[in-house]
Amino acid sequence: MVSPSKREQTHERIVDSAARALRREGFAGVGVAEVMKQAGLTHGGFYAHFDSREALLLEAIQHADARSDAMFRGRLEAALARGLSPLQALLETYLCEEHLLATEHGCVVSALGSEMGRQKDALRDISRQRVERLVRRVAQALPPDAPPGQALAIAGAMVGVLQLARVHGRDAEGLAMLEQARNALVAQYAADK
Amino acid sequence: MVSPSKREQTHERIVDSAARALRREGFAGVGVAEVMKQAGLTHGGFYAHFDSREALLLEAIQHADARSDAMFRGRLEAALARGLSPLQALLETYLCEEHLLATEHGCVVSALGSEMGRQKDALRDISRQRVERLVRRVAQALPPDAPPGQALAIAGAMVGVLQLARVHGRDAEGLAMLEQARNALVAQYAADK
Amino acid sequence: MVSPSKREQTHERIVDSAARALRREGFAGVGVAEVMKQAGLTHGGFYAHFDSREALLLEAIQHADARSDAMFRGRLEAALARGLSPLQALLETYLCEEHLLATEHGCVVSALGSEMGRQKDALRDISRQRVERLVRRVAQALPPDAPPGQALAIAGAMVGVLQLARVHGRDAEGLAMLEQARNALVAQYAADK
Amino acid sequence: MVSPSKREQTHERIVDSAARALRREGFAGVGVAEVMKQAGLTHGGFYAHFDSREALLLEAIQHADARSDAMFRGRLEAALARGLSPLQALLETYLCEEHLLATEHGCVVSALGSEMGRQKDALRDISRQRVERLVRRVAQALPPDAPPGQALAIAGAMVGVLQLARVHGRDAEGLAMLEQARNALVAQYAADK
DNA sequence: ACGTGCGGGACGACCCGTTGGT
DNA sequence: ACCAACGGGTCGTCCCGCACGT
Repeated sequence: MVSPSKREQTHERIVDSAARALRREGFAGVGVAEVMKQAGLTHGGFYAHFDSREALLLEAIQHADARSDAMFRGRLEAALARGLSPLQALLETYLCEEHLLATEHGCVVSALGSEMGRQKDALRDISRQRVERLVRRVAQALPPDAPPGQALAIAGAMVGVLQLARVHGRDAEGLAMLEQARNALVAQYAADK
Repeated sequence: MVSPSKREQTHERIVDSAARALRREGFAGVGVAEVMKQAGLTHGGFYAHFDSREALLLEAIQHADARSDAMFRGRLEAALARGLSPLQALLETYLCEEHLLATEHGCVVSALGSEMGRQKDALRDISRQRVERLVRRVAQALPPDAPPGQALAIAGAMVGVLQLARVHGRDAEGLAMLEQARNALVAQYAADK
Repeated sequence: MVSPSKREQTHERIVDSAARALRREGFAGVGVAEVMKQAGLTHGGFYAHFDSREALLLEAIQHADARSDAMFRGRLEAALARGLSPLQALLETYLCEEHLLATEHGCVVSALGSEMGRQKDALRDISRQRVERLVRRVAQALPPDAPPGQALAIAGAMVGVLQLARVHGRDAEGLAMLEQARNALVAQYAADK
Repeated sequence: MVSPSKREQTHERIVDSAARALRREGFAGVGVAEVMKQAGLTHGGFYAHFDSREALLLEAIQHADARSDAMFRGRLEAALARGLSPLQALLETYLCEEHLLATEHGCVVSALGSEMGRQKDALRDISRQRVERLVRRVAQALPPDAPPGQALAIAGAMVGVLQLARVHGRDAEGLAMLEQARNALVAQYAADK
């Protein structure tokens, strides 16, 4: 891999800053000035890197998804190495304490689910792709003969449980809820084989 | 019930307008001016009814939840009258075409799930209560001996599946996804008795 | 005439402020904040009066033209009362010291001539109408059998001479130039009858 | 003349680009970045050639005037060779279709007349000189015994008529107006000998 | 009382002229 | 001559308050 130019490094820093703000604050929370500040820059140079705020958001969503997906894949392999079934590994990796706490590094869909459907076309298209990827990951962890809506149902459960737990708080109570729901899902889906 | 004063009627109209905008556009989409306009008023008089925009949002969330809950209870009874099991009735009532399409009249949690955790204290407290009510409704449809996290898991699935389907679109494709996932959930949870 | 409402008075003040800034500074010199400041307001309330900066400019051009036209008509009648021919009265009224100095109260076309052709459609349409009115005023001062392009030629001369004199300065030198050119125009056009 | 260094060639390209943008878009339309782009460069190197944007504008005005003057001289000679009187040749050369259409290659004064008086000192000084040159050219086409303001009056008419026609449009209608006014001017000034 | 008319102040995205480091 | 970044400015939107009708 060639060493990235300074421009590319900066571009990456901005996108990364936006990707974190996006999951932490939602679409409306991503302001050009604040993102640049978090990247160690002033707002002046922004439009040398992006055509518009929306263009930044497009990249930020993809970046966030790529990053969190890579992280999940790593943890998934570790879980599988411990002897868990694919689905149990997925559920335990997704519905874990860290994911509850560090929204800004986690799954984009769980962080933006209810907002994605309201964005305009380009952002919705990207969002749709991120949802599809998530469902695909779940489908890969299911036996081939699983009923058609099973992957979507489980993906929905993962996203929804995480959101509901986050509403309750990033404290002990929220964590307890998360664990109970995770265990119930594991018992329901991963134990009957 | 005494006939409401004119002031109370107006108050109600404003809250109702806000409750719909809230689910249609999200927290950031509820603007004072637009809400008042939809209520047939000018935005000047807003602060005669509410201390702040946030106070409106608090009422709007409760109002929205009360309304959609009443609606769901009505439909649930109808479904039970058709002989469905409580859980199947709940799933079919919640994950239906109408709920996918008319976000502005549906469940607050499914419309705001990923945003609720980011609001400040007062709004989070209300949100938490709305989540608890949703989970309670699910628990009521479960057998008493269901495992502890079961209700939360199913509530999460309902919320999540609806969100994911909405991202995909309020068209035939999104509807098809919703139906498949609903059927999978029914098969998983409601058929094993 | 009914007494104008407070809103209308304010609206008028803003338009008048813009109309003066427009002729003093040109299209690019009309900033929303500055115009509001000159009208004794802050820029926050601007969009309660106008849909956009361009909407203000449209009104400002018409306002400026109406005002300066009224002024010219008054002076013209005074000049005619002194026994001058219509054309001579027009030339002396238009190409006078006051008009050289107080651009912000004078003819819009002379103040914006070279910029008008560059504006976008709505502003160009208004500008076109203001040009037509100016030419019509000149035509009214000409004998009915004047050649077709005569009015436009004289209107152009009036506008152009004023602009050239303004470039030279609002001092004695510019004024001297203005007078010489005016006399030449009077001798050429108004004396041969 | 020695062959210009590469640096001088680049300088020239920038100035030429600016000179065209200046007449096409006006003072406010000349942006450093766009000018450099049109010259095939990046905007970073601009300040190696000019102290400031204003310094560029100073050169651009002179450049534009020199270029258009050279062009007019050429066409004038051709017109004189066809037997026209000096003044008629001037009017027909200046008030022609090409000049109406291709503002960016034409007379600076007609393109910037109403803006010139608003620029700050250095730019106004240059503008003044360009106006003087234009008036001088007209004076050269007049008989020596012409009244003192005659040249300025005709120069003003030329500038003004062109501007008014441009406001009306670069279409058939604007062109027709231009021709009529030109003929009227020729009849008035150039036929009485 | 109840609502309106009118305005204030802050913040958003976006664009521009300008400057160091190479 | 370029690359990358800076800082200020503009238009437009939003939440909010004050004084007036009715």
